[in-house]
Amino acid sequence: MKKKARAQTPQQADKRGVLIVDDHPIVRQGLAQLIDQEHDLRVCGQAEDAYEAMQAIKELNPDLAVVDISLKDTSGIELIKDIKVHFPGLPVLTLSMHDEGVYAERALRAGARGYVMKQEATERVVTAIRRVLSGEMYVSEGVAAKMVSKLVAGPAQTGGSPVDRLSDRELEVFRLIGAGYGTREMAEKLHLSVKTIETYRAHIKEKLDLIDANELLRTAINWVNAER
Amino acid sequence: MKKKARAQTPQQADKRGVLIVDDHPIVRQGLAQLIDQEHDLRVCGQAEDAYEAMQAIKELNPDLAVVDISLKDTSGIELIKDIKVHFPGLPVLTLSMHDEGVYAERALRAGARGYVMKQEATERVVTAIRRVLSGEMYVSEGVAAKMVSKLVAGPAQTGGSPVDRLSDRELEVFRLIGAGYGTREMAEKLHLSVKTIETYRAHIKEKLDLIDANELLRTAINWVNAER
DNA sequence: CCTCCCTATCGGGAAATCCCCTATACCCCT
DNA sequence: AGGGGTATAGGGGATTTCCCGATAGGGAGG
Repeated sequence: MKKKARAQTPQQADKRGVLIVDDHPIVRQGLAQLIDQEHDLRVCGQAEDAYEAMQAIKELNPDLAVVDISLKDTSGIELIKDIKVHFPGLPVLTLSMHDEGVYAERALRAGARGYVMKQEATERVVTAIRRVLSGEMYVSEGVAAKMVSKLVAGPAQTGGSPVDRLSDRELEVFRLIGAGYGTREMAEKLHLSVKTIETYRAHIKEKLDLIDANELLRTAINWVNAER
Repeated sequence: MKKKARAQTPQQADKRGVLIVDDHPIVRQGLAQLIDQEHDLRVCGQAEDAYEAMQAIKELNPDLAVVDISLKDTSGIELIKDIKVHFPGLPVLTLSMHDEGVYAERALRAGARGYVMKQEATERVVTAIRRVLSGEMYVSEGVAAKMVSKLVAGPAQTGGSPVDRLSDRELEVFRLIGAGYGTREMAEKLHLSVKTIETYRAHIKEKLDLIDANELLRTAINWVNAER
């Protein structure tokens, strides 16, 4: 039915071609106009899902892909990984409506060279595109700050899961937190002082670089849900 | 600093003026172009939050407002209610990225005369705008189907999810909890007292039959993850 | 119209938790 | 012998939770 993944404009060697991947037609439209009105850029194609995106890359050979994180089927992250495998030379700029650092981190780890949010001013987006095209990186300020502090905090980050750094006791508490236990409940269950549990919680937050009890709980829940 | 809520183009009596309310510049851009290229429509202003929106309505007197549900501060639902109170004659078309019926229902109950998703084709959006402008209603097909089936099933056993029993405000808070916001943060974001947020939390716990803050957070996280 | 219930909004105050610092007592390792 | 990580725990102030209202507006029902 759909005939989206195709060229927008005839070849123009003096402009860099951008492929837009987003499942919201309105966003595509906005981005397209934004890009096309620049003198050195042009939208060479659009795609609304991962499959179309891969097709479009193959056919249109863009200089850059702007990828929304939340697509319909395959998540944008998967698409980015795929692109990195099959077209390692193609730089990817991630577009997202989430301001949470989690997505930015994953996107960059997956191989994206930039991360901007839809909340940001349009000029920022164009700036980001240019940066990434010129081989640099671009990350939104707020997100960048979060990530930097994380990197500074944990220099010994080897690819392995940071949960591995927890001691046995700490891991046990971490699991219980994720399972919904409160501090006092854990103390009773483990026959420990509430204070001890609090210390464990503090250690866990430190090792996993979590800022408050809230994030600790969220992380624990996600961990438990993802098992292992 | 901001100078967003202002007229786009000089008065043109033969075109109907549309006000765009969305906190994503890119989306605004896309929508604006979409609307402006129609012969009988024009974008008379843009706003990125509820306050700007109300100002813009007052000053620009649009024929229609297109409102995104998820804004920065006050949710779109609140804005719609406000509009209905202060400008009862102004029709509102709701724009959303959620395909779940929960929001559609609430938006319409709040006074919106239409509901379209960002995933939809751009022509649909234009169609929706025209319909609403001409006094009719417009609801996306899928959403309409869900709502109809709900009506058919009868209000007796709408036990789909107890989340439906939450008030708009409560649901908003519930979402934020699931997104990782703390009480204090929510209070700031929504411009409410911490005490008010606490009350909402209490009501949510009551309605959803949750025992403590812990379980509330877990439930909210799961719900938000399942929503998307 | 009056009453009852729901919703939205806030406050007081006690109890529970969180958070930062400190402390002891093991181990293990060098 | 000393350093580092782990298990355990307390002190004390800062926040949050939780249970009590309380006010004001809007509908539903009588």
